[in-house]
Amino acid sequence: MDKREEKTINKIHEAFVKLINQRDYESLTIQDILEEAKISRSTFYAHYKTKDELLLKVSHHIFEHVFSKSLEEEKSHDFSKDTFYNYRHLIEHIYYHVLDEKELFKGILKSRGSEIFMKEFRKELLKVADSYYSNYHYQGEIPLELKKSISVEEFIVILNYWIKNDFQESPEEVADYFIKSFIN
Amino acid sequence: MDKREEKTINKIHEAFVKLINQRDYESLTIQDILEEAKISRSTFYAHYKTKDELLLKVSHHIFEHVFSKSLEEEKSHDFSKDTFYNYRHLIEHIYYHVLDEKELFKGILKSRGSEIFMKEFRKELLKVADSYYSNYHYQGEIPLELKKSISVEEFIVILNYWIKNDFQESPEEVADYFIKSFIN
DNA sequence: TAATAATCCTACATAGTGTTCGTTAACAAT
DNA sequence: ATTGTTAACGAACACTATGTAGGATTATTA
Repeated sequence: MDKREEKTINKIHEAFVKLINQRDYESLTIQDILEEAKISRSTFYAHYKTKDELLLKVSHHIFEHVFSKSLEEEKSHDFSKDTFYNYRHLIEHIYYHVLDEKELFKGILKSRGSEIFMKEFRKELLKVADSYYSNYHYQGEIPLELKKSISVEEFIVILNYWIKNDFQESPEEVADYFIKSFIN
Repeated sequence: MDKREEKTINKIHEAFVKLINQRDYESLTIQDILEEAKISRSTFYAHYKTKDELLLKVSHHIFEHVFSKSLEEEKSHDFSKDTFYNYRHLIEHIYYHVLDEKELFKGILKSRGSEIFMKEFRKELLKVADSYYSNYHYQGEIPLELKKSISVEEFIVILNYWIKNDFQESPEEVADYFIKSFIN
């Protein structure tokens, strides 16, 4: 990739991340991003069709860090034994990576108009839930699909609680909350 | 209230509800509402400062129907006995009222930019959770505040599942899902 | 019927979007 | 070092939506 291209994309991403911690995604204009990144209008449109496309790309970039690694690591483990133990650690792992990007998650989750981010986030979390249920034979009274969605939302509510508490708890503690609300 | 005023407010509400079932709240413009409701620009602004204010008022109007009645009814019951039984019925009651407004809930919950609605909806559901825990002595391992938020989100996930299934289940069945994921 | 007040219509300023195109400057490859 | 390529710039433009203002018109109330 051309050095100039790389530079502009970085500039745009950095400006975006900075601004999302100051105002809502919704109220953020492309105009604002241009000024913050100090690039020209046509340059932006050379890389992104819309503001949403930018958010989507930034989201994927974050999720690569938060999910890909953890899922790969856990795949090498023997999931058939100690299913629960491993799942707990996977969840903890993810919360741990979220902590690395805490400012961004804080900014986006509080923000209006972040449905694109949340939709992708849910997709990734659903993959995690899938990986659990592909090893654990589920026979609860609620449909499996619903059970999975519930666990995804539980992860998110706990994350919101964590953010609200300004990340006072450790990843272990919040993973504990998750597991307790998950089994109980 | 002046008859004319009442008429315009109805026209606006009706147009809004109709449009929200066709496109996302976010992409909906005031312009669109004016055309659909067949009113003039200045008339709209005589009643609402912004599109968000309109959504807020429409939301409150719906919640009056969905919540107020059910909460009042349940208040007259003796909550100290059969706490669980009563709670189950309260939840069922709410799902039942949601069914009355199914098209609107479907439209809004699927819609982008509906955070205002969801925020208010969560507030109302939290009141319901509060009413439960004010009678039931909670002593779980998760903080009570978090436990309440989890139950609110559970209600919403189940609602989304219900919508996705085009309301095939009965309110009894979905209330059952809620209770099962709530205690389990 | 007269006073009141809501609606309408037109116009306007403002702000953001998305596109175009000629110019300038940085880069990669030889 | 030179040259062809291509990204970034910047200015201009059409377009769409917001929000405001004022006077004319019409419906309501008393």
